[in-house]
Amino acid sequence: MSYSVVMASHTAGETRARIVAAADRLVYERGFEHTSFADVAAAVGLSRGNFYYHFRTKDEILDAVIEARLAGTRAMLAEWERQEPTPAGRVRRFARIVIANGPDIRLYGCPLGTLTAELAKLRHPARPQALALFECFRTWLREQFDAIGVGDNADACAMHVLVFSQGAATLSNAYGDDAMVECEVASLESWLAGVVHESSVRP
Amino acid sequence: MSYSVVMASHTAGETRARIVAAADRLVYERGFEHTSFADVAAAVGLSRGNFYYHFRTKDEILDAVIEARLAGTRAMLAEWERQEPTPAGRVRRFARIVIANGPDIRLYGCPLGTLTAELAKLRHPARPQALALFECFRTWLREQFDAIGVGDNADACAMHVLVFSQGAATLSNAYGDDAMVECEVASLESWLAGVVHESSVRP
DNA sequence: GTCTATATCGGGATAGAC
DNA sequence: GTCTATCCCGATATAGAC
Repeated sequence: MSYSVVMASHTAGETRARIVAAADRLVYERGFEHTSFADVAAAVGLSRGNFYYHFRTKDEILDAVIEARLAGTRAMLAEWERQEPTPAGRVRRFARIVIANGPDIRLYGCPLGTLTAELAKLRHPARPQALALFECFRTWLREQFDAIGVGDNADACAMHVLVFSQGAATLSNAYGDDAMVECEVASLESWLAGVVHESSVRP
Repeated sequence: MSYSVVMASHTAGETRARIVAAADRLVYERGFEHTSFADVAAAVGLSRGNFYYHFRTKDEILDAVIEARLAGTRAMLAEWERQEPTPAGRVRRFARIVIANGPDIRLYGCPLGTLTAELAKLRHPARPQALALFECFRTWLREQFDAIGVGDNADACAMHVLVFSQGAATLSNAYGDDAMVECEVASLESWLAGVVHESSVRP
């Protein structure tokens, strides 16, 4: 019931959002364990003491980061559906992330794959939530392959595309080799063209 | 010039080897940063103080672990060459690691891929040495594709197999799904059969 | 809501006795 | 070569003033 809230330079929600955005980036660049409270606080321009007003534990930040990534992913996929009319075009759009986000991926790998791998080694309780992020892409890809008309193979096709993207990101990160990534994307696109063709010629 | 050395219950070299073996396993299971001196010392049954007699810094242990993995990898590849007479058979053997080492990979991912990804995020000085481990596989695969007779595509084929293996390992680790892994291995094997066939029908 | 100060803990690394 | 004891630092987390 306090009117002064609207006059504050930053509301709690705004500060929280800035913290999550900074933590998201730092967790991506340095990994979850290697990111400290001090790092995040410094990135937002906050003292460590005040930090605990917004997040009590490190795991709480991780939960918030994963939730933010989920929301961001859903928004991105919805945007792609708007921009790409055909299901094959949407799958291609996904396959090309590894090119579009090339600079980041070369330095830090895939945000999803590297987080999942780290949480697995830590046997961290938030693993299921990171997996939900994977599921978000898998389900969306499966829907596209359903629309293409691959029948029972929709999920296998979706997983195949995910395997490609994770492998390409890992090797892009290891070697920093643009040419290889483009070669692999081309290979997946020709596979996709074959899948689309096979589906369209069926009765 | 001391004769007593040969009478010691453990020589320095033996103890060192046991430390490296324990560190190798722990780095794989928990990640490099999450593995402490105390963890390794406890695994070998050594006090932390004595530990520093063998390794002065954590990075020295990492170097030793990577070197041990290099030696192990070379021995494994040589063994495969002995057991598999054809180059295609050798590539298949590589592709099936993700099945043969299924239990470990589901829990901890690919030892090579996860280490490389972690060192990239840490911007660790040992990154080039981890990359040499990747190169070891890449070169060996390229030699097999050269023998198959794919001409200028040998390196691209080698990278394609590496991309597959890294992607399959990442998703095996994320989902713990055996069926998906076998499906992906089958997909790569049919790709490989196509490559072999195309090469053999050329003049 | 933001700050400073502080408690507490774990890990890397060293010194020196045996 | 192995041990115990210790130093030092960074990180999580808390208390309490403003």
